[in-house]
Amino acid sequence: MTKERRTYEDACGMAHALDLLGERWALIVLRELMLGPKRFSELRTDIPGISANVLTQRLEGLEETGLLVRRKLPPPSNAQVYQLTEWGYEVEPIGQALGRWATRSPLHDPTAPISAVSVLLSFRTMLNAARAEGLDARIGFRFGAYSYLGHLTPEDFPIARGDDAGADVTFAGDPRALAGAVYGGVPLAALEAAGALAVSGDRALAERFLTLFPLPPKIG
Amino acid sequence: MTKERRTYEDACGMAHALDLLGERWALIVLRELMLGPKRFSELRTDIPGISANVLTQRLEGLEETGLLVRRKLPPPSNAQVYQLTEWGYEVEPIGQALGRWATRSPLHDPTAPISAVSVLLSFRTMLNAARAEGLDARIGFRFGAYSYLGHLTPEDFPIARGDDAGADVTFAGDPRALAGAVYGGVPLAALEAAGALAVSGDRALAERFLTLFPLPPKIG
DNA sequence: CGGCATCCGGGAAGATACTG
DNA sequence: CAGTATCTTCCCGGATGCCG
Repeated sequence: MTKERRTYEDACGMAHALDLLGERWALIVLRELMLGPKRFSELRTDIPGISANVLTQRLEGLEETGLLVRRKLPPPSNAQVYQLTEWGYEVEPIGQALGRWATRSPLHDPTAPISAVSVLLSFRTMLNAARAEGLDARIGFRFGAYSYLGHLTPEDFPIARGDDAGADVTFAGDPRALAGAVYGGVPLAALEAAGALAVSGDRALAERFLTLFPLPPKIG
Repeated sequence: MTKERRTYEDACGMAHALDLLGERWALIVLRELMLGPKRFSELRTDIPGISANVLTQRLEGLEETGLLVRRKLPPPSNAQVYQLTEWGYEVEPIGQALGRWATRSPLHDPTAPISAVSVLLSFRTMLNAARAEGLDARIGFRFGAYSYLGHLTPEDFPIARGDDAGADVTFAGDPRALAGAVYGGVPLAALEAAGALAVSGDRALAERFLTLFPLPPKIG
């Protein structure tokens, strides 16, 4: 009955990390929970390509190893959500190292679909302290049903789910469009004209925001 | 004929990294090449558990994506070796992030088998600058047929294959024993008595060396 | 609808044997 | 020594269905 998982049986820390989160989709699931708990159906829609079957297995496995917990929200919502443990949140630097490295790949396709969480996490990863010199701003984001609020300083950019009321500037629309503006150099005006992105609040701040996240050079 | 690899089709950098090196054994293979080229049979014996079949596939895949190259050594050896590209070597920070994170796991078994390269890489990962204050030493290692020489300073600890002639101190024996001395607190004298490890050169330096690599605290 | 369990097909991984 | 060939096993992905 006890299904023994396949392990590397290697004392190397890296190998053990792969034992814990090397299965397909595991890191993607953790990524989607990195900015706050989500329910099963949210994970399904935010992770295109994963099957309900596999998502169930991953959530079970990640719960067993202590990377996340199921939590029952208080009434009236009563919904069950999956929430990272503190240790689970500490996976973020790994994702950042992976992301930093992989964006240098010539095979990387930045125009592929991207989730709201991915874009926001990429900001935390790529924030350039020098370019953000002197900044202290609240940045709001609205992607469909999700609202996020971030506190931007040169040193850090913590982001959490929450109302964007009180934000100095808010971006609303499609994560892909925001990624295009920040990383693809697509002019804000074009995205607004196309209805893919809406900006409200301090427009100069918005324009500056788009320049804060330089990508590392491609290899070659 | 063109075998299309299974991808996440996700613009997220982390997801693309998993496309490139998320397959089973891929990171382990890169790890074993991280301190210098190796031949097929060396990889097979240094990676217990991998089958020749899978090793061939991984080497092919990693070559296709530009992480390693096959190189023919000049006569008279004439042997073929696999060598990381510059981009391949840049995977090391990812392995370090994974290793640092996973050693905090309660499930991590530090007594499992460990390869020579893993132990040496762990030193680079865990080196504590404060504890190495003022050090500038050559550390030699001999594990079976492999010889490595490292240049230890508080800032860094580059290690490469090479003769340990000129080392201030040399450890020779079993990687597992060395790991036990550094991370398990096993007394050097006990390991020497058991014939698992031999130390030659500056003994005080050897004793100090063992204290330079503190492990992060376990979770809980 | 959310959260599974179940069944099935395809493909990757594992073990062993074999070849130049 | 450096792989290839073959066979089996297991995991992944998709579909369906159950049950609160």
